[in-house]
Amino acid sequence: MVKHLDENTEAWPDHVGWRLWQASRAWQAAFVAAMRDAGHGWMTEARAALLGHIGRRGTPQSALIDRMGISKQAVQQLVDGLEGEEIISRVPDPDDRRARIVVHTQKGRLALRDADRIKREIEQAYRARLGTDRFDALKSALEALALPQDGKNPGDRGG
Amino acid sequence: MVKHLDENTEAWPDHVGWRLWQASRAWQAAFVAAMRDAGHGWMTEARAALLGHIGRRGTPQSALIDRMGISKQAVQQLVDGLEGEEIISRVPDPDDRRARIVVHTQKGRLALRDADRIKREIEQAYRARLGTDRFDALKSALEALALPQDGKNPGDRGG
DNA sequence: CTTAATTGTCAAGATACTTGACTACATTTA
DNA sequence: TAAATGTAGTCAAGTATCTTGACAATTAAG
Repeated sequence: MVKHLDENTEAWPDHVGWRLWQASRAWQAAFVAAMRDAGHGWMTEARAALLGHIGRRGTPQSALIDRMGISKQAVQQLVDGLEGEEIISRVPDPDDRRARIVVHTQKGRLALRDADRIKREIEQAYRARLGTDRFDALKSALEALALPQDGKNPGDRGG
Repeated sequence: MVKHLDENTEAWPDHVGWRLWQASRAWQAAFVAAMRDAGHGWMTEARAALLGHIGRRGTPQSALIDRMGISKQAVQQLVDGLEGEEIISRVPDPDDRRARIVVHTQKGRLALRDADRIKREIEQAYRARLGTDRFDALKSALEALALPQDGKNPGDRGG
């Protein structure tokens, strides 16, 4: 099946970017599959990321844009989708008639509770797989990478 | 600008999946930008990943599918695009009239050389940012995660 | 009041995947 | 050799997640 392997072994990419991509995709697949099994078939990783940024009292859409580092239109599309699934809802901001505040619905809070549990389970599986030391080192390194460097937000341009 | 931050601080997602996604996106953006500056505006991370899997003597498309962990149709689309850019070309396999072997063109080899240099530069920047120990730990952890677990290839189904 | 900035929407498009249906060729088996 | 099964690749269509550009409504600053 893999008869050409010998002559191509040298070609395997082994840089951090590729590994990050692989790991990110694997995590995503595991999470979405577990959520689907828990009855939340509408969940995707992008949606999970957005949901995690919404506070208890709700969060203005503009704040989500600032935090997520993607364009406001991307945020809007995610919010549109989640609103359609009745996971969140948009309420007017009493202090600013332009703004809309994104809040969890009851269904959204239930989903979020399951999501948190599942994330913890996946993290524990990873910890078991890597060993505590290596897992903690992974987390530490990823957190350091997440710190703003030149920090350009792609959404800051258009308007 | 971020006036609701206080009440939402608790909501920041801080799990490994989200960090992986962030880091993967950042790496990708840095790589593609550097390649564009080097005159390879057609480059994307997905294309880079595929190119890295092609050996010196070429590699059958089916082997690329096995290695990349994505569907054969996704591989085909990437190959189609790269063939259109004249980065690679498909030649018939003399031993199997079904198969096609994907080989680099001259233009492809030049691009790959720049890509390798840029990847090394980005890795060194990361190493400088994280410190050697933490960077090596990151690499080690990601490699461990890349090892097949249940190893289901999503492309193995359809056909 | 005028100008500039912020907030959000609508429309369109690019990228990177997916599943499903199909053809052509190769391999195994009866 | 003929039938069944498996493998390599293609074509078509759809989904998820981003992008840029153009715009309207509102607020803030001069």
